Amino acid sequence: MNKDLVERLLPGLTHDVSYFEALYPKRDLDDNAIVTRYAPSPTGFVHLGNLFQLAISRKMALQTKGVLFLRIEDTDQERYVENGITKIIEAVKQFGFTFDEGPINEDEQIGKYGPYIQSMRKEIYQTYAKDLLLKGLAYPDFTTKEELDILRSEQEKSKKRIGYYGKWARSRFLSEEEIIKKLDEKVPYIIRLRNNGDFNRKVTVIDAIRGKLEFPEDDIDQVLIKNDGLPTYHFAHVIDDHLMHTTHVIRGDEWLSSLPIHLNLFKILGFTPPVYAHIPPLSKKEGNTIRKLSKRKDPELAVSYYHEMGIPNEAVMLYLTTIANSNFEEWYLSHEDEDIDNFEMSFNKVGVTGALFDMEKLLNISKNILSKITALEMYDKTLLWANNYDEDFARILKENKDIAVKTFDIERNTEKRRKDFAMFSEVKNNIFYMFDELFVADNYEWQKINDIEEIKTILTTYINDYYDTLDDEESWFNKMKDMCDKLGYASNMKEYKKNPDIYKGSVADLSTVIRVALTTKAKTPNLYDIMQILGKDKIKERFNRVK
RNA sequence: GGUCUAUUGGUCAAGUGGUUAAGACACCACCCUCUCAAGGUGGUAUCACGGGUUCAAAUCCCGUAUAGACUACCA
Repeated sequence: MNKDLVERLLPGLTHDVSYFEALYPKRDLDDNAIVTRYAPSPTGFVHLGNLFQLAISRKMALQTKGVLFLRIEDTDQERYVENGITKIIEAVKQFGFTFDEGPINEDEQIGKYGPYIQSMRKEIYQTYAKDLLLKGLAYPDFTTKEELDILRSEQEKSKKRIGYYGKWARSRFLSEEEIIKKLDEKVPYIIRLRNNGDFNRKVTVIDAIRGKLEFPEDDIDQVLIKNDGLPTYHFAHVIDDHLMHTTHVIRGDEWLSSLPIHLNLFKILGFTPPVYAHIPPLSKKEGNTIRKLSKRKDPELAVSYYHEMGIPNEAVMLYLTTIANSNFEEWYLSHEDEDIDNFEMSFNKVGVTGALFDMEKLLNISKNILSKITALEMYDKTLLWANNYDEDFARILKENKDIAVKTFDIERNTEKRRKDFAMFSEVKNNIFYMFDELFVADNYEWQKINDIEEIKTILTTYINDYYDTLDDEESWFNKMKDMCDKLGYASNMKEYKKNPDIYKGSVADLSTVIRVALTTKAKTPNLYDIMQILGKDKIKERFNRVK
């Protein structure tokens, strides 16, 4: 196409393609080093799927001494959210993700292959588009959206394949005079690719996750530059990942069907395409249908949900790694004390189907993680959570640190650790009775023995004749048994099971009375420990409150 | 409609032509036990369907069904 006309189409460009090629030289890395990217729109929203992708990307880059960079894809201005970039960086940081290059906040960026914000790269994209224009591989299109709608319905009616291609791509045939005329009339335009692909030919690609794939060649005259001068995703992706020397594009599999477009663009521009790895979406079962997790319907998709529920970030990461690599879980179980960075991740172990999000499993993982930390860490983390979501509980925790830590320590340092917390949000409900302020002498969960006179007899006898703060656990339990014998309960469980009828109940029933009197709950951690923490005065006081 | 991809227990899944079809979560039972949690032992349950190829098929091929993605001047 005529040079002056091209200048009119894309004015004000001072460099040519070779300038940018020289500006971004090949990276100085090992041959097998993986250079990959996280490329969100600046919506400020990070969801589980993003994290899933990020977990794989970060790991692969780390493992090969490669690079993970952040690139903001803001070519659609409607998606912009204020401070979106910072929000994304912060959200991702909570899960331990940082980037080697890219924006570090709204205004600053690090790295030699920038700018890493697409709207700041307008000139670059236009320069490449201009080059294509000059070579006759692109052309301006003045068609309006309404006209495109008409085109589409015509194609639908005559059962033709839908799209702007071949003879349907009318603007392809515009003469230079016609273009000049439109330009003089200030008709808005876009730049399209002049595609000579053949839909009947096949292209094959090797996807790192899915293996060999076959598609028809792309023959659509894709939009390269939109009316606002910014590129489409397709064009920006190809230019950016070429200039930033991305070796692996790891992205959601909704992009799979755009692969022929991208491959075609790489070919036309004379670039070497990267390796593609398309990861499956996270889905959810709703009734009998399975669907992709959606931002609108599923609160658990937003990473902020986990923060709010108090599910530790490590648990989320561990769960995601478990679904990312099918052999990870086995590895993890046999290398419990090892750093999970030592696990070798591979693309071909990433499932292709798309996992159903399994909250139960996540909570199980979380439970295990929380059982391994110390009581003090448990206290700190719970407090941190409460500071954000339950101020009242946070204050109580601070005022009763000693009790709280001791409570968290119950059966924690044994070889069979207690595993009863999966989320910080459930802590309060589980141990409220340890704090006077939260204890309410109401809703006693009496079990077998529920006669109030009998209950009072047991409590009085116990506190007057048996309880001694100085007892160790063994003598504490022996006394419990002694009391059983005195009051007509079975002190030996096996004995009791053989002849339940000759006793009023067993030592289990008797200790349940004490348990419920102290906590109102029928199910608690080790009763001896609870009593040691409460101390004699509180025990007495709570016994007295039983009515 | 077109293009592409997928389908192993309730869930995540191993599996690459010959296996009693691993393992984890969940569930059930029993054991341990002062309740619960944990732990131990055991258990229920899976190759979407129909044809082929082969001595032999979860595995290869072809159909069917179902699901998902894409089919924008969104990404």
